[in-house]
Amino acid sequence: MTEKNDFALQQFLPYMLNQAAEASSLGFQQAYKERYGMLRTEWRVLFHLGLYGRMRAQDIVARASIHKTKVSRAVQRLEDRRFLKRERDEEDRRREHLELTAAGLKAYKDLYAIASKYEAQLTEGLTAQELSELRRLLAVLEQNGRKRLKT
Amino acid sequence: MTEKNDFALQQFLPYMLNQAAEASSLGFQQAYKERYGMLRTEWRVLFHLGLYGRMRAQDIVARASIHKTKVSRAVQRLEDRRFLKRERDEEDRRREHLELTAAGLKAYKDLYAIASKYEAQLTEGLTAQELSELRRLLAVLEQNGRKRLKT
DNA sequence: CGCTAATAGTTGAATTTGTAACTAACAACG
DNA sequence: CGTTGTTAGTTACAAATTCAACTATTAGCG
Repeated sequence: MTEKNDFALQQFLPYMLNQAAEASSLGFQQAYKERYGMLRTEWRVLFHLGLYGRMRAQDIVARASIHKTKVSRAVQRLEDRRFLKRERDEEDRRREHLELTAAGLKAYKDLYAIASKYEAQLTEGLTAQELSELRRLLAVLEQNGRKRLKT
Repeated sequence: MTEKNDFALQQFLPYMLNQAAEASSLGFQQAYKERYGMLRTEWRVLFHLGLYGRMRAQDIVARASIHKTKVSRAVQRLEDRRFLKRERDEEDRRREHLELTAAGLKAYKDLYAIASKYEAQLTEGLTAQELSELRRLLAVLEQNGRKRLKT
């Protein structure tokens, strides 16, 4: 059955990336899930607001390439838990500005510290050079992936 | 709002990995989705059987770290489409052996060729050294992620 | 203005996934 | 053998995601 073995599943990058992404998210997922009952999109929105401050849903959509319905629902849930507040833009009433509340900022800082520590454990054994090389290569792949390749 | 900027979201590895994984899967996903109406777990199961031949669901679970309910459902769907057949193990009647049908093998070969070509496009601009380094680093991260780190 | 198109964000329904409980078959050990 | 535990795989139900359609508002342009 095994034919040309220049290609193995374990070497196929979309596969490897997914495995690595899934495995490396497990630990952090546990933190935001157990401590705050958050979903993946929710911590991401929280972090966007925590790191970059007040912005609109659309900004998050663009920056993170998350679909707008996911962002919409994440924002809703974060608002329900009083982690963020919305403010309608009076210049253009379609828009709304998002901002963390004190509670949201607190949660963000807590998770930030955890993420920081978690990242360190995750990369244990790798040198600074390896890490920056890794980040560079990942960015290239993401880039290449997004410019819609023909299959 | 932006505080210590030693940590940026775009540099957080679980985040980066996820972004890269998602982006780099887009093109291939389009292929298996449009051509065969498959889901992610389904092409994976198909590839496992195509590359390594007859095996049990449990083998796929172990090899790919996919949850058994996902495998169970993927196998069911692949069987419905006549891409694989099951055979009960008469030594131990709890087990069943999975094998691709001719149609399944054909689909596998087709997707294999696409994956191969797609991978090449995805990695355009990277040297062989960079690629093998990338693969090595991804494997390390996956390893580190799976040994349940404390958060 | 008044019509058509575009943008921001939401919602509902269908699909997919996750969790836990389940069935069936075998193993181990008294 | 018979009770208890384990393993393979499935299923039911809840939760999350996707996709398309929707509302509301603004923009463009005759």
